[in-house]
Amino acid sequence: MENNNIKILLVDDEADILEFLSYNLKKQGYQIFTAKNGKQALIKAKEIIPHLVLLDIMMPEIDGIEACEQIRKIDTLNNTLIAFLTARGEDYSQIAGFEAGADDYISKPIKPKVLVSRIKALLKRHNDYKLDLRIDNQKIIKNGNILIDKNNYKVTVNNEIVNLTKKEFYLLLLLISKPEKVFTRDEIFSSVWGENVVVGDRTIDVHIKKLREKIGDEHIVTIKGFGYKFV
Amino acid sequence: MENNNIKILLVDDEADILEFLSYNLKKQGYQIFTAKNGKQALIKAKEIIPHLVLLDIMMPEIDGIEACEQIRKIDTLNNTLIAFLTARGEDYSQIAGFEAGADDYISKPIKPKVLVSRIKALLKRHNDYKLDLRIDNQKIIKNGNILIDKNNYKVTVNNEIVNLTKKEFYLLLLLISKPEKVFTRDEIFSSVWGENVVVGDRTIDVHIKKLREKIGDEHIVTIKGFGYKFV
DNA sequence: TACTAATCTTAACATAAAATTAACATAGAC
DNA sequence: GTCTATGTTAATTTTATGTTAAGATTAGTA
Repeated sequence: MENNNIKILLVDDEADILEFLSYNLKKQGYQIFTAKNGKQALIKAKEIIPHLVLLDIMMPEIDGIEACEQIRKIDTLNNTLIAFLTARGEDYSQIAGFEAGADDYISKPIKPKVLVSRIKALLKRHNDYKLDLRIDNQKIIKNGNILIDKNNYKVTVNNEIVNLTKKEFYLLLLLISKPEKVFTRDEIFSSVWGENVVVGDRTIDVHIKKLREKIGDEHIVTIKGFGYKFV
Repeated sequence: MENNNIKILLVDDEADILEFLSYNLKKQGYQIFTAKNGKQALIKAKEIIPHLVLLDIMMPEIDGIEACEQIRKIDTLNNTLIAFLTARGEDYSQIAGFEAGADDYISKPIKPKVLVSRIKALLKRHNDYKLDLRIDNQKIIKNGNILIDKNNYKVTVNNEIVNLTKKEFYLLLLLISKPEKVFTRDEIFSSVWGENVVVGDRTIDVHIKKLREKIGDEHIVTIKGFGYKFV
């Protein structure tokens, strides 16, 4: 997934910290927005619907914890991740606002490398979750002559190992997760490619073709005008 | 994982607290070890390789924070969890503690039930793919023409001694611990390098290359897009 | 403590595999 | 039959991994 489709909202009352974070994250290709207090943060968050909000705890007026709680109440921001920035010396009782609905905390002084890797990990976790790599704890899926081992990313057809590429693997995983359900192209895109990836029209078809070659034509049926299903 | 395979090292300078914690945790079936200061803690930790270290912050000589930092430097203890015990009012140190690489903090006064549930939650994170140097105390591992002697980091391939560096050694140990299992880069990082270490993208590849040179290309297979496995 | 050697990490670049695109073909709905 | 959605293919771009050597770090030793 390209970073430049990822929106991050930075909230801190100190301009130089905003500057510092902005600089390091823009370098990674993220789209950066800023707010200098909780109130502003709420307004901006509603407007831009960021993927991630980095929230300083200590701020005048509405503090980080409260801002977090408010953000959690807005349902267009359901999918937004929230991470706190905390400084050494701040009372932990505030940070305990982890329970306010934050997904991570990052402590100052912030090292750019650590920051970036934490953010990547956060976003990745979020994405994997959607792909149901983590929630669905069924690690081995069997359907007819097809067997998928999620632990090893291994697919077997009639007991013969078939090597699938990443996209093929996730595509198959999606279709097989609900046999007989017709998945629209949009659903496939958002699940396998992610919400904010734009690829051409024929991309899915090409992958479907490769998948059919590898696992057998009969399993993937085209419902013209609607999508594909696994049988 | 059965509780009686779990080793916990308790570190506190007050004997009665050690006693109290010991009693409650032994009741849960954990294997309990104790140390009464930071120095002793380090020695014992190296020796027993506990799953979890419960560390008091305030201690004479080496304090909890420092002990934590030192433990984090020992690579056999990469997968050891560290939790701080803190008295109310010592809030500042909790922040510092997280920075030092702690996984949790538990504040005094300690209620047995809370303690136990926190510990259970912590240990849950300990995924089973992780290399567990503690449970698998088999000192010599053999797989095909490869023989590993955990005592001295020495590996024999076709009866010829091969010297591996520590990183190479742990990497091999991880991969060989589950032949045919595909280990993702994330899994490798968190197991060999530890959660709190950030290294660049190419680091794993370099180590894989060196390992392949030393033990033979055929044993480590790249599954592009997913990870590596040992065969 | 400072020196030395070993190990680890980084960064730049190379390569192979995978993903995407674009041009064109085909089949089914109307 | 025409139109549109999908199929097919090969060329192209992008990405993940491989490789190398230099620089940084660490551990061992004087």
